[in-house]
Amino acid sequence: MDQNNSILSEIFKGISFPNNEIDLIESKLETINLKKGDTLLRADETVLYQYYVYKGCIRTYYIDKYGKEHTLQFAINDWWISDYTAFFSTEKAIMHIEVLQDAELYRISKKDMEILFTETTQLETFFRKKMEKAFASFQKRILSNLAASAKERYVSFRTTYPNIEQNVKNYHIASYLGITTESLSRIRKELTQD
Amino acid sequence: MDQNNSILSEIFKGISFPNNEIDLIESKLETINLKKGDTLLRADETVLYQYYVYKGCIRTYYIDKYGKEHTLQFAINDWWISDYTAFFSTEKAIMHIEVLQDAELYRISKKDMEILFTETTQLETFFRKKMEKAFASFQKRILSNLAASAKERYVSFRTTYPNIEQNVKNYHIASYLGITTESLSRIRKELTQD
DNA sequence: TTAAAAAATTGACCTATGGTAATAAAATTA
DNA sequence: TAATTTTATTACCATAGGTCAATTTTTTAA
Repeated sequence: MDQNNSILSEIFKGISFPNNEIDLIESKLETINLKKGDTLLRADETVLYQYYVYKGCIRTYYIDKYGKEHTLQFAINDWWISDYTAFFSTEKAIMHIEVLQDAELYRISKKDMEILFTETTQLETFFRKKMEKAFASFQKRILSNLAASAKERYVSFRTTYPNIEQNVKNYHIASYLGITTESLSRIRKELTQD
Repeated sequence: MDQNNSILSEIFKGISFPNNEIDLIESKLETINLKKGDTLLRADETVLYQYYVYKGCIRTYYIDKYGKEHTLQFAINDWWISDYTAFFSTEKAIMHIEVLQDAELYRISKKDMEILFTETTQLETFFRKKMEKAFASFQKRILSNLAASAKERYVSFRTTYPNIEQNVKNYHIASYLGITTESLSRIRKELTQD
């Protein structure tokens, strides 16, 4: 198939694959359609896939010993998502993955990724660079949690992810920022008063 | 050179390189010896290298707008360290890197890494996997900051990194945990009373 | 389009951790 | 080993953000 007509040109933007590889890669990608509220993964499950978000909004969250939810990541169009700690190891999932807005995803299995990596170095480079970017954004998140107040983190979240805020509930954002929904509400009030 | 006598067998444990590659890789690694208190990198500098810690103890920290330090990572034997956000991009460093115990390091430049990646896929795979592990540990750190109390985080730090605690000051640990040195002191007192 | 459910806001009060300052202990260095 | 500097501890008070409970607003579904 011609790559120009293929989802590959969206997912792996910037890479042009030899024709013989395109069909192989496409054969490893599986489409999934999910509805708002659906669960993609639960803690304790085995994590076989990572997911490319073509449409919709997804979040990964952790449930602590008190039953409290903590949002690790949101994903919208053109993001990859999974419980990577489990996906990269042989551990079971610790995260839950939930659909916040009707979603169209492509999934690829760990096994197939390894096969593809041996076929085409470009793909391994692509995912290595994705990982570097994700690592960098986690680093910024850690520093922001250490150095910034709740209010500052919220303002920064809004400017960094304006497209996410529209898709999610305030209590999702609060659980991402590490504060309660009541605190977020007070912060929002202060901000409108400024 | 025979890989068995080479630092390569330590740094890239588990990979056996073809003989013709060993000299090439070694030619890209540079030894650096530093004293306690030395600075390896300052914010605003260009980050050309990543560093393999063969001996000693290193930390990366961020200085916020109030002048307060926040430790992002410690590194001891067999860890790689850099300001990765800058190293992987074209941005200037936001981190400082400081030597906490006399250190023997090997550094490799970004440019040389790219050259080596085109020579040998094994190296790219090695660094991709390193990055996956580092990403996973940052994920755990974020969740721990969201879900655990200062006391829990300290206890967890001690059990996860028993070899680091010996090498660093309490205020380094406090700034890693996101608390003041006074709070850490109170927590330590409580723990001895238990 | 209305009823029911879910989400957000607000107020009163509470708690974990921060700030300051003084002292003690430990580590350097002379 | 004595002197000096650095680090850690402690006490007292301050505050950001949490908890609980009531209410309002928004969303969803009948």
